[in-house]
Amino acid sequence: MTKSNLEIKARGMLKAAKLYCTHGRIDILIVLMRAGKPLSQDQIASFSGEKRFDKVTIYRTLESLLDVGLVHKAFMDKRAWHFELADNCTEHQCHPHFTCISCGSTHCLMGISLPMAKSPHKGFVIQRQQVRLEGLCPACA
Amino acid sequence: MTKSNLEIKARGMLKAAKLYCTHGRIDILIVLMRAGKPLSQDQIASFSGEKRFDKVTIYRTLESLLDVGLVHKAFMDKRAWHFELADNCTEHQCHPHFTCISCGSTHCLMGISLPMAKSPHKGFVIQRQQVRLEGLCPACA
DNA sequence: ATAGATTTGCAACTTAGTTGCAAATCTGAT
DNA sequence: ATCAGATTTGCAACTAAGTTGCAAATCTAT
Repeated sequence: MTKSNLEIKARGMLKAAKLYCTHGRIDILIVLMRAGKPLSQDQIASFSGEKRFDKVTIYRTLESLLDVGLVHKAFMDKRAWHFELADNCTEHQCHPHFTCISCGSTHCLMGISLPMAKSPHKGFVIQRQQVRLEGLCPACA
Repeated sequence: MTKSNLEIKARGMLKAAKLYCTHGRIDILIVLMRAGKPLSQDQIASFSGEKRFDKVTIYRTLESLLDVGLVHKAFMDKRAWHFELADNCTEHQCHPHFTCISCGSTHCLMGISLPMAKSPHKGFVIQRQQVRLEGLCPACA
């Protein structure tokens, strides 16, 4: 998809969410759409176009996107949260994330979904389930 | 179990793992056995007995226990790793951890185990699977 | 174009976890 | 019991992710 198509899409998402269409939000949404996988603040900053945003701005932008459900916190790696677009997620479960123990890369495994856990303990109400996998990626296996 | 019984058990675990039986390691193993759930460095420090250990010592002690497989990194909460004894774990999967979105408490759900994911993507070798659950605990439901 | 609401950038801060090194502790052999 | 050599501990200083307050810049609807 071309840059302007992505921008139109980003503007649409923001409009629908009733958020101001600021350069920061549009830019970050485009970076996340392009990446197709979770990114840290640091990675988002380095993938951003001409204009670089302050890290505070990036964190606050991500927070506003989280608030309206456009973005998820996918997982933490090396003490840094990684964020991704919230499409491809059901209400109760996102796709599993796979991290290679050899090269450290992380991938989204879109095709999988495990059955939801059923609590055998009275009183626990399970609302969301998150699965992380570890092993060897195709390049390292 | 009495303190001295736990100490004997801790010493046995360390002997078997060929680690020096230092006060720090014994103390931390006892704290983790007593807790029966994952604890952060901070929590371990506050549960330790008379002698308080430096946080560096606690981190290094945990690392040595991780190396020999006596302890697992269970999950991260509020940017802090939580560690737990590695019993009750199979080679490929630990029990799921449940965090209450209302009160923030975390529990180990021992009775559950999900089937291991099967990768539909050629080349990914899945070695370990980790499940986190979110919802309401009995006290908050 | 403009007013009022929202967002941005900066500087300073918080806190989990790490590193280097000298002093303290542990082990097995004597 | 003690001693030497190997390992662990504590301290101080550091790294880096994420946060906070506030004034300046940007956005939206009119």
